Amino acid sequence: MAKRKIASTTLRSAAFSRTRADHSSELAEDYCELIADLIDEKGEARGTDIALRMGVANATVAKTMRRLADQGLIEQEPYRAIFLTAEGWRKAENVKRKHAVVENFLLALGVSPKVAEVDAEGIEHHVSEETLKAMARFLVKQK
Amino acid sequence: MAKRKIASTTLRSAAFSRTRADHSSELAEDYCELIADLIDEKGEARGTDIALRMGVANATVAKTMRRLADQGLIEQEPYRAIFLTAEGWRKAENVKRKHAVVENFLLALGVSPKVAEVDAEGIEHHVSEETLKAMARFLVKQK
DNA sequence: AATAAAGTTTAGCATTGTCTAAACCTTATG
DNA sequence: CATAAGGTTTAGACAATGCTAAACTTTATT
Repeated sequence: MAKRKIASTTLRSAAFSRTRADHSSELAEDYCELIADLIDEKGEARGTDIALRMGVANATVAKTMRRLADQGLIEQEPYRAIFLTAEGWRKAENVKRKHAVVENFLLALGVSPKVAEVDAEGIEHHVSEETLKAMARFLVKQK
Repeated sequence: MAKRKIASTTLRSAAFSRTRADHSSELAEDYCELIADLIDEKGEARGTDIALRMGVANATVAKTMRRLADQGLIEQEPYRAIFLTAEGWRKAENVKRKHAVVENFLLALGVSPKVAEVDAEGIEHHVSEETLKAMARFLVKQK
């Protein structure tokens, strides 16, 4: 009994820790995803466009870009557009893949398009590969 | 065309905003949930126990408790255990309900118990009522 | 009851993410 | 090509979340 208690407590605490750790990379993922979208659409990602779509002030974008550059996710020259490094692209692709699976899955489940998009945005950062696979499996079966 | 672009941008930005807004209440939800569990298990929630299960230092708990008290979610006397207000219980119940649905849903989907628990912890804060209903519907159908 | 152990709070610091306002570059216009 | 407009960066502030170390209170032990 004591053993089970410890195990479950540890697991619980691990889950919370993961939640916290997720937050640090969650924003980075969102930004990379968005920058990738902008580059696909317009060939480059300007600070203003990022700010507009993130719903955030320009200055916030500038500061965040500094951090992303430190983390090796983006490259930028002063007063120039922002580009992703290989690592940044990897992160962007990864989260877009997750996003797509989650969103399609929610749609298949009968959730309305608008809610599916918003919920997918929130959920995409918290889904393990295992859960993602289970969702993909469901999608294939339903087809 | 311009119109559709605006609409989708707005939706996107709304999704990101919600993600950000969620973070402020997410921790509060986790703490309320945990305090409720501790009260159920032991009759009261001590700071140390909260710190242990959250995987966080005592001082962090103290500071967070101050904020939760300011938000009217908990009640505490100095050097005494922590209790939930009606509002705190409401929040705890709400998130536990979500947690249960999400976890059971993941299990029904074929996700392993351990991963289902961890993922549910991450996802529970980002699921709309609509998605929750869709999950519940699925569970009932599967039964 | 005195002291040790355990738990709680406070103080002080770091980081992240946000803002506004001001300064600074770049680009476009006249 | 000078200047206005627009985009970018910097400075400075603030709130949230975390930490360690020190001070303080309560509880347990002898």
